Amino acid sequence: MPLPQTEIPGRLQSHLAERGIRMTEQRRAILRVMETATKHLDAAQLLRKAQKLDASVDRSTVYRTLRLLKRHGLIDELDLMHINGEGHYYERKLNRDHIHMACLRCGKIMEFVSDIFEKLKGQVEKDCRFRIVVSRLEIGGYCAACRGAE
Amino acid sequence: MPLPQTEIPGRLQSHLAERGIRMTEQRRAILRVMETATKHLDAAQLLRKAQKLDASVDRSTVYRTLRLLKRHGLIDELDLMHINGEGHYYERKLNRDHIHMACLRCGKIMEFVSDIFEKLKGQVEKDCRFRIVVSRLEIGGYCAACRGAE
DNA sequence: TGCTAGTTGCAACCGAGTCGCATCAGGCAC
DNA sequence: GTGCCTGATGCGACTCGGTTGCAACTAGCA
Repeated sequence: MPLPQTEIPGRLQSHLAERGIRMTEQRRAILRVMETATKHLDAAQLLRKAQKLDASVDRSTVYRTLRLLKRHGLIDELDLMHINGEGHYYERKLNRDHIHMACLRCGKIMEFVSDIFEKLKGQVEKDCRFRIVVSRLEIGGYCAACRGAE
Repeated sequence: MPLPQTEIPGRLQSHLAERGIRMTEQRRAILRVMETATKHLDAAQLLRKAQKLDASVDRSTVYRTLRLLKRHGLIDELDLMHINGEGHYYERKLNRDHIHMACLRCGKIMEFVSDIFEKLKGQVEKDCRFRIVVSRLEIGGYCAACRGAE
């Protein structure tokens, strides 16, 4: 279950440009970090990495940019079963929703794409007459490696 | 999709008693509120309601009791898509997991039980060799009543 | 080149949740 | 019923993720 399959770099930027949203040096740095991330980042990690690209980036700009991206449905917000504190993690929204599994012992995060998940969402939309905008399935438990040990 | 089907009152209490956990006046008040709740409560609401039964209940006792119940797997922690702020909501864990749907327009929370959800969890356990302890599926979108209006 | 609306940094703030500590009380032994 | 000990409580101070008001700045269009 690899993390985000590599996407065209600058994809988030062009999404925002299409929507007529002003591009700034700071946003560029933050988006670049999101686009090249190989694991789920929280706001603090995102800030640190963005500051390496543009030292002027401020904490509040990171939060404001995350809110912007959320509003435009370009990122998903996760809490990964609160395996480390109360904060949130972010990832680019990709074409297909996936399940996040967090190992309660080693802390590893795994992802899983499933047709059954798609079917389940279809059932909710149909049976409940509910139009789904975002969905989040997070599972906590023990990964294959930790099952024996635990 | 009604909320928790009424359970034997005092069920949480007896669960804790079985595990040899000391019962106090304050815990009794908090458990009673949880058991009779007809909607999802956050810590602040839980505190207010518990204080009506026992005015001495303190904020930190509520949080400590919630942590206790979580540790014993007697309650689930939800964030209901952060429809109102960053806090968490709690509900008694029942026999079957259910999906939470939050309407982004009217704020209504709906619940849904599905065999497909059970099948999906089975698939995760089998295909990923992952032992599930807790799972949480939350969906944000528009309910039947708001779909037209939105 | 100038203008303006949108964006930023900063510092103060907010609210959920935690913690250390002195005090209190549940519930077991007798 | 009484005493005791350990675990639970209230309180206040604290942490930390996230937000906000405001003055200064700047993207990008005319």
